[in-house]
Formats: sequence, C-alpha cells, structure tokens
Amino acid sequence: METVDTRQEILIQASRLFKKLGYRATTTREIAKAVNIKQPSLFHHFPNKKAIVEEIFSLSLNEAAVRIEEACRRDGPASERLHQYLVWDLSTLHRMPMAMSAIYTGDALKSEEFAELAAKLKAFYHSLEDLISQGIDSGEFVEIDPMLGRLIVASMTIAHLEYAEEVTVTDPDRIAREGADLILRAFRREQN
Amino acid sequence: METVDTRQEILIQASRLFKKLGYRATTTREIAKAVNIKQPSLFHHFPNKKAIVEEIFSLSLNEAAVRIEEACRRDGPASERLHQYLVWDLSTLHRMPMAMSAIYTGDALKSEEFAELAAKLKAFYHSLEDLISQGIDSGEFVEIDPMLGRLIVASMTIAHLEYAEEVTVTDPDRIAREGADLILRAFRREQN
DNA sequence: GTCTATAAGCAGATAGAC
DNA sequence: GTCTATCTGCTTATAGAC
Repeated sequence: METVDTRQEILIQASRLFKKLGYRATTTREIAKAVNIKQPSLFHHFPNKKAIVEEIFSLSLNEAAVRIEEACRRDGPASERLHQYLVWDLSTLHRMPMAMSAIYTGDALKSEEFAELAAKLKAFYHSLEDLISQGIDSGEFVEIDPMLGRLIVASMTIAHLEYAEEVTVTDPDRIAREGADLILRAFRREQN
Repeated sequence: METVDTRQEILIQASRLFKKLGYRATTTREIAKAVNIKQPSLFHHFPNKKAIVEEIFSLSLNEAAVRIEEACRRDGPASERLHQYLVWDLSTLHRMPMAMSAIYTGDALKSEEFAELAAKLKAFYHSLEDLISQGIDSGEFVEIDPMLGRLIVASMTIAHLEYAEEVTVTDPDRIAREGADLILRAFRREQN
C-alpha cells in the first residue's frame, strides 16, 4: 500500500469518527484502529492530531472561500449567484469520500486551538452575509437579519450534507441542485 | 448561597462551555471555575459529568417529546400544528438561561455513552417526520423526503436558537413566531 | 457544602528497533 | 513505513478533613 493511500484513508476514517464522536472525543488510537495501523504510525503521516482536522477543513474551505467572494463581486441577481455557489458547494462536498458535515457540526473549531481556522470560516461567513444583504436590498429575499440568513444557509447546507451521507447518492449534481433550490426557498420572495 | 442556586449555576455555565468547546472537551475543572467553586465540589450536586448534560437535555426534550406527539395526533392542517409546536418550542428554549443550542449541536449525544438520550431524540425525530409526512400527503408541503424535512426543521431550529443567543432577545414570543414562520417557509407550498 | 490531597486511567506524542 | 515500549500530562472521580 502506497503512502498516499494510507494518508487518504486516515482522512476518511478520521472524518467519520469526528462526525460520530466529535473531534476531541475521537482518540488517535481509534483512528489508527479504523485504518488498521497502530497509533504511533499515524504520526508518520501527520505531525499531530490537529493537522488531520486542519487538512479535512482546508479541503472544503479553501476553494469555497474564493468562490463565495467571487460570487459577491459578480453582476446579476444575487439569488442566482447564491444559487450557483450553493450548487457548486454541495456537489463538491457530496463527491468527497470524507464525512464533510463533521467539520462544521463538530466541536473542533470552537476551541481556541483552532483560532486560525475559525478566522477563515468567519471571513467566509462575512462574504455570505454580504451576498445575502445584496439580495435583501434588491428585493429578491425577504427582509431578515443577514446574520440569521447566513446561519440558515449554513445550517441547511449541513442538513443537506447529512441527508446525502445517509441516503445513497447516485447523482451528486442533481441532489446538489435540489439542495440549492430548497435552501433558497427558505428566504426568497415569491416572484408572482 | 442556597444549594439550588449553585446547581442552577452549574447547569448554566456548563451549557455555555459545552456550546463553546463541546461536551468532551469541557473539563469539570473549567465548569467549576466558571461557577467559582473547586472541581470536586461539583460532585456534591451531580454524581458525574454525564448527569449534568443529561439534566440540560431533559429540560428541553422531555416536554418537547410529549408536545410533538400530541401535534401528530391532533386534527387540522399539519402546517398549523407544526407551526404551533415550533412557536412553543422556540419560545420555551429562548426563555431558558442555559445555552440550549449546545445540546443539539454538540458532540455529547453522538457517543455511545449517551445511547439512552439518543434513543429519546430518535423517537422525537420520528414524530416530527410523521407530522411532516402528514403535511406532504395533504399537499401543504412540497414533496421532499420526510427525513430531509426533519433535518431541515431541526437545523433551522438550532440556527434560530444560535441567532437568539447572539442578539439580545426582548420579546421571546415574537422572535419565536418569526422563527416558526421562517422554518415553515422552507417547505410550505405557496397557497395562491 | 466546600475544601485539599490524591487515586486510577487514558490522552497525545516520542524513541528507537526492524 | 510500521512496529513495541514508554513518557508526560491531564482527566474524572473519590476520601476524608473542616
């Protein structure tokens, strides 16, 4: 077995355990057992436990941060730009072999140990609130506090992610489109 | 200071720490420090750390489980029964001095240690899915998997709870009504 | 009802052989 | 690249004085 496979397997098994037990409650011994290696072997692939969660996080957040910022700056209806972003986000996440909902649901980034990751996430949330504000100003969305809008988008994204992790996804693109539609329903003003 | 006050204060401070750090990551020393007592004094009020989280959980779940089941069996439009339930749920949670979102967001009930609590929550979710199914069958709600509907209701409830914990709530009833309206928007079919 | 002292166990991480 | 053995520190919880 090549190194890269073990590395990938660590990320997959760790994400599933983080989802089930939480980051702090998941021990490096449990991760190692799921990967079928002994606990100290983990430290050949990652310098520490924190680095595992950071890599899973980066996998989903780095590109998302760029794309949401782009969506903020583009022209056109805010609801369409948000919809496009959500379709990309959901289809990307649905394709990943890791249990991505673990990251946002879990306890990891709430502790001060992960202040840097939390700051990145905060910047992402700021762009999302900006985009929602644009939609409220243009009359596309109902008038809610953009912060509440952001919390709803984030929580519904996680809910949809958890749903897709339970049922068998055959067409990630279709389920991503349905998810984006559902999220926008929650605060898009009726057109007719 | 009376015993009951210290007990209550432990529940409040513990819930805030559970929300911030997660159940497993919050140490009994940290809880004790927040309450201004020493760590072993906690064990005079609660037999163990688990009992603290169980009490916070029971505070919100016991009555909720009875009420959602009643809502399932009553007559009338399912959307109205769900709305009434959500208004009660949100206004009750918004009035509590504990950080109630901690319980559902957190890592606590995912571990096997809390299998009993998880079973109670599962029964609650079952009733919620039943009520959503009724609304889909009657044409009040859009046609989605009831499981996805349940995940959305639960995640939006938590989002609204987190929102109310951030901003200062002056009128719990009004904000509860607005929250229930917003949650139902997500999958109620337009009437006109 | 709160304290100090401490037990018993488990965590993440390192050393060094193979 | 994986192993066995082990260190150090921190965790929950108990014992028993006041």
